[in-house]
Amino acid sequence: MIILDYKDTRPLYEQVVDKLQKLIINGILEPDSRMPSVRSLAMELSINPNTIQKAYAELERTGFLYTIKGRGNFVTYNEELCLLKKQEYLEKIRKILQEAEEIGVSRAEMLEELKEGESGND
Amino acid sequence: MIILDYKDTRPLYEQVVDKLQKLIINGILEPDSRMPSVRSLAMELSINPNTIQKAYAELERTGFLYTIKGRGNFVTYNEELCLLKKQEYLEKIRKILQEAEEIGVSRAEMLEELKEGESGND
DNA sequence: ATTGGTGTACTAACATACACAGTACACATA
DNA sequence: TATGTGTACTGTGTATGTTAGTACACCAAT
Repeated sequence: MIILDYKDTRPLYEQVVDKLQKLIINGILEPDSRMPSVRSLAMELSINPNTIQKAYAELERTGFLYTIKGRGNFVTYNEELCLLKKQEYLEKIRKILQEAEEIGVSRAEMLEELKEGESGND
Repeated sequence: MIILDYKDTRPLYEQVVDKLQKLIINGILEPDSRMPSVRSLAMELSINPNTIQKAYAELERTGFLYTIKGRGNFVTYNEELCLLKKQEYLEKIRKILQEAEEIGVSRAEMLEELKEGESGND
């Protein structure tokens, strides 16, 4: 379900959050479906249950999961949430473009990056 | 010369590195000109000299400064270095665009960010 | 009611990173 | 010699991330 990258400098729980978020947003984890239990996912990833717990708590806080005590964690697919998430990314992009411009990267060069990654999407 | 942002979550020395880098790349700090001493810049920013030392060491490691013991730190303007830095940023941009695409942000939306920041540059 | 799986809360320990404080020393220059 | 420079080092404190272990409340199946 998830592969952790130990070369990544970010904390493990953050990686878990990001990857699960992506799976939820893309509908791979379907709305109202049950997530693996804290203990089982921890086992699967060979990390501590506390770390998964932290990730789940964060996902619940941000609205991607809801919890029923004694039963498990479940997926909350939320259209508005996805839009919000998109906005966050657009904001990030705006920021990095701004940074790049300040050290003299031209708009044309940036545009190249956009075109390179093209994949006939909409 | 520099203003620190204490709301920024990044470490202070990293902020110092980034801002000085920018000043060097943009030629505001001229090649071979002398940087403020570790102690004086620390005083100016009201932070510990060790923190400035760490920033200077990093800038020397990456080639933006050179040091003469007993005399001070001096600016190394290097054309190739700037290109390298630009490449780093383009790589960052590529990565974030990739991330955004994975959660369903369209190329068109990304393009908007590019246009918004337009400023008649080259 | 008991059992087993669930989420949750808590403490303790450890490692790392960041920042500060203070000291010391070698070097260059006036 | 005196001053200002970079550099190195030892502490200290704080915050964060991760693991370990324990405990408890809840739910469902038996």
